Amino acid sequence: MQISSRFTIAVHVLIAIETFKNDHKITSEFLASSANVNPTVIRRLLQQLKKAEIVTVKRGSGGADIEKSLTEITLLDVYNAVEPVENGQLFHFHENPNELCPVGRNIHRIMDHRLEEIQNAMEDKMRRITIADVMADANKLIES
Amino acid sequence: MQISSRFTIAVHVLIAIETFKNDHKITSEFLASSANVNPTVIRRLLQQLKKAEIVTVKRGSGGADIEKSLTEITLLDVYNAVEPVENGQLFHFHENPNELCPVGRNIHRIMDHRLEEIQNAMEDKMRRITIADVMADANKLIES
DNA sequence: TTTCGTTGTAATTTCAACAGTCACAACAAG
DNA sequence: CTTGTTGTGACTGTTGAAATTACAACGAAA
Repeated sequence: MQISSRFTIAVHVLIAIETFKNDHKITSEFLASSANVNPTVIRRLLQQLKKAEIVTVKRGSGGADIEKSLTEITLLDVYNAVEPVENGQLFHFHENPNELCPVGRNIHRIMDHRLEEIQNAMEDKMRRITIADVMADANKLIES
Repeated sequence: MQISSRFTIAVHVLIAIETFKNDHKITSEFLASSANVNPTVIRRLLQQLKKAEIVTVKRGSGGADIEKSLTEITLLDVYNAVEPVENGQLFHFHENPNELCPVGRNIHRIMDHRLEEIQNAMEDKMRRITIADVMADANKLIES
């Protein structure tokens, strides 16, 4: 089970907006062409990023833009914006373990904090990487 | 998108085997009752754990057992055993980004090492937690 | 105010993976 | 040879991702 491609597409989109903001009008069509996905997918994604106050989208005339400084947007912000995971839990737990069994009755108390630890390790790392960092790499690669 | 419940069920199963190994014959039926899932699900899971040399399963007479010391089984071992993720990649990438676009052409080079960093952070944490650690918590909770 | 390109969103479809279930041959041991 | 169990194929239901179609709402410029 993998984390959906919405996350990588979202980062792609942010990089593309930043890269082309002075040369192109940033429409869903344009972004869709860069990522090679359907424009509607991009529009929905932009809505999610907009709700998270990461981008602005102009209706009618069209065009998307990044709303805040790239150093203030972490990968975790993007991840949380586009991955609508239930309760924010990375791990799916089996429902209704047997309450009559000592293991089944306690399995949540046994495992929950461990799962949290693991998820936190991942989220901490994501919090430490900003779009500015990623953009710096992008600039180096695109120039050359 | 969440990581499938096979992982939490697998840990549940290992805890249950260890807890009841002296008092019950550990059949798929028995484990299924504790986790409250179908016995066939347990059997298939045990096959995956067996391939990873984490458990042994006796055919015919029946019964599952843990093959190695609990301190030598990490959560990462269990995770890798039961999560058949393609290439072991946690993040799903959108296929075929546009090669004619400077961003599309470079997006993998831009992001891959960041995604690896994040995945490594998670896996490192999983590697540091053993079934023995989890079992210690289980014993405390079950006794009381 | 009409036109035009775009966004926002609903509806539908396709597809893959998870998970549940049934069925039964293969097997081990008494 | 009987019994209980495993190993596995086959089928089903369900869920979510992603693609696609369609169109009303909208903004700006002609």
